[in-house]
Amino acid sequence: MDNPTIKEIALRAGISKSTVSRIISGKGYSSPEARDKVLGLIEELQYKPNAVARAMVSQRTHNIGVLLYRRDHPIASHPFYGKIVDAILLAAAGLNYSVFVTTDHDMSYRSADFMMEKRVDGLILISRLQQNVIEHITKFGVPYVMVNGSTDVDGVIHIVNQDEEGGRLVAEHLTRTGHDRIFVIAGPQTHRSHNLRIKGFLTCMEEAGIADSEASVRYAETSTFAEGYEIMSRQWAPFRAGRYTALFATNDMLALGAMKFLLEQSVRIPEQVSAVGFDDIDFAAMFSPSLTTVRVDAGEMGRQSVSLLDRLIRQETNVAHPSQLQPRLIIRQSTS
Amino acid sequence: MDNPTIKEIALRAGISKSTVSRIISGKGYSSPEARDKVLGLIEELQYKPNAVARAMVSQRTHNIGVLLYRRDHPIASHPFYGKIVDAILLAAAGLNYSVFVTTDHDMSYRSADFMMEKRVDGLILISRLQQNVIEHITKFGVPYVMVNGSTDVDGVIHIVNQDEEGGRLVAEHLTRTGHDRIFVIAGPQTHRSHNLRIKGFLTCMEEAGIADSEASVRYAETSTFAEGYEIMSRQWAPFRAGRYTALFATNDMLALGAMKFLLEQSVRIPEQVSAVGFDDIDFAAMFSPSLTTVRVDAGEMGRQSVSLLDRLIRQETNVAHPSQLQPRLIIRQSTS
DNA sequence: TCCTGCTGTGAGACCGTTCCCACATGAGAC
DNA sequence: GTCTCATGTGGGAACGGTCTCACAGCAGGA
Repeated sequence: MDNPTIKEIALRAGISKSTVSRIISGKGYSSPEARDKVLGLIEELQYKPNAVARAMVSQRTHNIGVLLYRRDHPIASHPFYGKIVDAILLAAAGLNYSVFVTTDHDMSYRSADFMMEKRVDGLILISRLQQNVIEHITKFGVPYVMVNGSTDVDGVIHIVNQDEEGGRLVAEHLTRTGHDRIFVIAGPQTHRSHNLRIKGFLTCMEEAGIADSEASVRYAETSTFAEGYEIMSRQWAPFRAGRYTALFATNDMLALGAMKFLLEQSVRIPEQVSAVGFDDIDFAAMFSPSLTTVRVDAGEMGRQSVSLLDRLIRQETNVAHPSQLQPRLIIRQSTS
Repeated sequence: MDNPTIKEIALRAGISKSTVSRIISGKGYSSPEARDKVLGLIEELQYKPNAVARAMVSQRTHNIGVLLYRRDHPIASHPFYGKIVDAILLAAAGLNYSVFVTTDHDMSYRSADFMMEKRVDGLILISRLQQNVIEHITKFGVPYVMVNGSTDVDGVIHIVNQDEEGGRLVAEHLTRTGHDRIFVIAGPQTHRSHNLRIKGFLTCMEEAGIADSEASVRYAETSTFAEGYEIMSRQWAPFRAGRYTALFATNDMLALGAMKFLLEQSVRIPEQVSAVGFDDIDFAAMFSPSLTTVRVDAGEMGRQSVSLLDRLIRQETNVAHPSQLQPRLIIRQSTS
């Protein structure tokens, strides 16, 4: 019933475990006869190398950990971060890594320590992260990369989108289609991406000579659908009065929440109000009307993070910092 | 730079590693002086027990694997399965398990073998799974539970929703609100849940004396948004002619896809057509109009799967098979 | 003939824990 | 004064692999 070991195979084949090990790993000399016998036994006994034992001696687990910090709500199922996780899973499997996924609400050391004990080869940190948690991780010398984070620790490999550029794309698109009275919902400014998206947008607006837009920015506490809905409902009066012809939110969830409120008030989108989001989560295309947005390549983020982490783990010397990802405007039904 | 070991601590404290081990594990005798010294060193050196070494001797890794098979598309970000995964992550952390997440498109042994090598303590299998993969896993004697699967292997612990009952709830709701010409989109019938949902629905309709509904069922190849949209577009002629007053799809994604097409044809929902889905994914409530649906408690599925697997791992003898989860009708804007 | 080098093999240390067992000390019971 | 028993400690095997090293046989060149 017990899983067969290398010793068991050696015993049955009448040779030493050294030879069996050599045959399995494929390095070193071995005779064809020994090889045949061992390979046959492996098949027969359904031998699987014990990764734990292997990790013990090689000091490499071939595991990586994904740490996802979210104060608000669950996370693997998050429409944007979930896609990153998916891409990580796929890319990691391709490089023969197994992936521990951890989500943490408390933003504590606990999950990090968990990973340290498991001796993961490396860590991928997603989203906002407390400064001290990063320092804590650094102390243990485990290689890590950050994805879409907010910290500016020097020398950290950090995969991000060109969010400022994305903000500009939105401003250009809206001004080009004749909008100058734009209502803006800005997600938490402590988060790098929300901050830069607004910055890029406002800068571009200013350059276009539409300066009073600053006054129309509402700052959200969270970046959720509910918050978007709520903010829009409180802002309904000026909207009804025709004060604004367009809406921009710094992520799709906020935008969709706001749109839902408008649709419930029988506002026609895009005829009366245009709407633009950011991220291009799956729902953006599914919503009715589908949402014009800026695509952030979550898949590429995931793939790059794994590939860079792998090179860090393998101690490659010249691991270049990745260039920021190029955002792309996706025009759909919600703007005209 | 290297991580300190128990040996290192023993050396510095001037005692044997046996004593250190005893102090750390808290079992066996130890003097207060030794304890103080060791605890101090643990703090000072930031000692973390090496889980790999511990797993080696204890034959327990405190890891569980989540295997997610999906032919179509990525999965952690799937609006329904992602929620299950989230709940698993949370529940597992509470019981001090780390979680390997694997998604597999090929439906091969590969991912399963991956887990066998890592010597996970147990496995959670989600969604459809090839019969032979299950047999493969069984051979290795690793405890596992299935969540929302389709296989009827005897004795397997299988956590599912009362899908047939859910189908009845939909039929009751629609007939009660005066609908008898209902168009039905049925997801892949190889999947247990889609099959039972339809069965419950049709049985209930028949009991209500509305027999011809069989003719209005369209079977989908996949259960995606795109498929729902596509099927509805091909069915547009009878709809426009007023042939149907309601729509039921066996999951939310299909329903939303179909709804989007209808909305694009300026069909008013629910005034002209009512729509009902199944699952209650987050997006169902966000869509405009929000979707009436049957809630499947994904969180509870995740929690139960971890709790049951834990008991299996700990070799508890009386692990009762779980009772099927109770579905709940959630009435929203899409029905009247 | 001796030396060198290639092929094939096995013994045993090692990775960082846990745990069993042996042993030492001192107190209390007889 | 010996015999328990509770308390505290250390030595060393074991977990399942990898890897270094020693060594044996045999070929070919000097």
